[in-house]
Amino acid sequence: MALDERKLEVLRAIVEDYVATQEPVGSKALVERHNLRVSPATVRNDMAVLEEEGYIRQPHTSAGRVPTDAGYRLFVDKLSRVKPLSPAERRAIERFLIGAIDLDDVVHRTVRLLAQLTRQVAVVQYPSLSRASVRHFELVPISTTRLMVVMIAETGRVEQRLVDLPGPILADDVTELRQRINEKLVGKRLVDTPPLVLALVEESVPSLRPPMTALSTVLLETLVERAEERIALAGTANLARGGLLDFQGSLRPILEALEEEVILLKLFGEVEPSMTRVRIGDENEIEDLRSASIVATGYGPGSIVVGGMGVLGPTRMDYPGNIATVRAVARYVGDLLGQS
Amino acid sequence: MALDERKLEVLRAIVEDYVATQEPVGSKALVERHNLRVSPATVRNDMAVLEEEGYIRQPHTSAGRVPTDAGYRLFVDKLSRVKPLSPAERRAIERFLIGAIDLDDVVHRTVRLLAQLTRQVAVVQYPSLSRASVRHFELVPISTTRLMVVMIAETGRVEQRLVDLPGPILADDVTELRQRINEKLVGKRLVDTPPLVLALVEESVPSLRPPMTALSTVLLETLVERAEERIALAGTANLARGGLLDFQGSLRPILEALEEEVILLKLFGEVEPSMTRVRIGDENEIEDLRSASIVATGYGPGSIVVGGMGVLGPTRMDYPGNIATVRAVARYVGDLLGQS
DNA sequence: GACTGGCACTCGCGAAGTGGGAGTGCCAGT
DNA sequence: ACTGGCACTCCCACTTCGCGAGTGCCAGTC
Repeated sequence: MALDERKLEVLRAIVEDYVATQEPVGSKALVERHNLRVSPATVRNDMAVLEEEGYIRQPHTSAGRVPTDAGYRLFVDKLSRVKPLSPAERRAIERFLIGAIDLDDVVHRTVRLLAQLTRQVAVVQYPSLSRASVRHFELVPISTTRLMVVMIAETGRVEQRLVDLPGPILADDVTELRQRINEKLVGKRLVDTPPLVLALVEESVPSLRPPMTALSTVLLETLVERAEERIALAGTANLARGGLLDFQGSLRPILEALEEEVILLKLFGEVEPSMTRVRIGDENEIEDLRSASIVATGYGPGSIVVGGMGVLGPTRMDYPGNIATVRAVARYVGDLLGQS
Repeated sequence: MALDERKLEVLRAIVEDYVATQEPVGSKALVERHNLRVSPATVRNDMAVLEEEGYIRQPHTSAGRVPTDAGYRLFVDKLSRVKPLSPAERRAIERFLIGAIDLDDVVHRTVRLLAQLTRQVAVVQYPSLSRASVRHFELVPISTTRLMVVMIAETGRVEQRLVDLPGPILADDVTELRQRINEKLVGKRLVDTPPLVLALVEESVPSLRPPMTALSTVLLETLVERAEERIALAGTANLARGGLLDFQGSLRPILEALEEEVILLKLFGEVEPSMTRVRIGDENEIEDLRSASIVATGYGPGSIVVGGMGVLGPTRMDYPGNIATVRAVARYVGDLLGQS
């Protein structure tokens, strides 16, 4: 059975009311609050169809209707216009992010901003190392047999590792190594560097080969393979807002999932360019998050994606609002990264 | 009225039972479970006294007794022996921390370990910059008018900042600056460096004075004054264990407090050397944490304290166990920092 | 055929009522 | 100083019950 225009309108009204009031919505209340030009009885018939199709359900036999995950999905896909941000929100974004002093600060401010604007849990992935390109490598002698290698990414992120050398090394040789590495790697995306690093070892003069080998091992292992992705989190207190009605009683599984960086990276890190992805309840692969929804998007300078960010909340969340906010913040942060 | 030996024994029994069962404990159950050699009636009299003195209270007229914050305090101060760790726990600590690859990793593992062992929320402060001493400064030319200054602390922590120079600078001059800075500052505690930094500017030859001034500004501002302290958190899901009986119904205020780094630093950062501090419920200055207790201690190589760590949980927590665990982990991590 | 008004029905929810039982305070006795 | 006994308190879990929101269905209307 096809859903005609009015039935969709009814679904939209149900979602909006339910999100606003958090209470099952009945036919009478619907016609009153939205000016559907029909009677409650008609709406009831429509609701019966919507229920049959699986978009809404009754918590109890004689209660109003509540959207199902499928209902939210239809709502998000077809029925909602992305809300434009209010000027106040735009100003908030600017005010909040202006004056950030370094990358850490940007990420921190961003995640708090998102949590505050959406009143949900916010997650921001640090600009991914593997997708970023290299601005500079620095080698710092710590002792005669120990170097610290510092990598500075275009996004401003800095990583460092200690390298134990097989033997003592001269200052001039360090300079030489530094120069060669930078020549070869600067401007490249980290994900593309492994063959180049190997080439560096191959091309080394014999005297520099042992230290270069040690260096390459560390570079490959820690910067590329185990390109440690970092995550910032804020707004967990928002989970405890809905009086435990959301999340079927216990926050525990949600909090547990939020502590697993691997899970967060999966949810917020796997983003395609300029796409905002919405995962609703059951669509989620993670068992513990079946009662939650996620709005995630990528961000980065221009059309490059260097990381993901988004929010997590109950399935009954304000999707249009949150989508708009997440997108706006992502765009703003992307621009910010582009400038520096 | 003085509390004789047996009354204290009764209090101890009440605390232990209540912590274990989370239910008000009555006179009959007490004599059964602990072999007090007296009758329930006698215990009742003792309990009446303990109640009068404010160490225990009745949730309802005809229920058992529950310790008050004052009761826990007395228990912690006088009645509990620090539990020795089980061999399994000792092994867990070692297994968990061995193989940490850098400071970030150590802190991460530590905080998760603490959360797991105590089943509470764990907090670990990164080794404080201001209390740590400098191992090395590195200056990295990014462009002709831009330097990146990297500071490596003895504890392994690395901080970096960008510095815009007033004019172009030669490579040799950078080397010169690097050498002078390291000569003057290496080995000093960061908190002691401000006068030395100023002296560096004074002693500079005229040609190096402008860049050195720019550098000193950044050093003073960002590394010393705004010595950004970092915090790692884990185990928030443990808050949701006690079925909402702890924390009088809402996790929200607790979660909110945990998101404020300032608060956490106050709670876990202000630690005296080799002291374990216990804050119980009301003793807490933070309004939102009046229903929580905190066990915090300092850690660092030898007797130096470079940061704090600890756990936060409901007032009815296993104090002896948690104190022992926090201390053991702190000592272990301190030793670890001493080695590197 | 689409919509409407009317009506009987369902059933969750909160209020009110109830009995059992754990725990107490007190007192007289040893 | 401690104990056994006893009357008392009052929380809690359980049941009952009436209300009312909301429904499904049907006959009637445009």
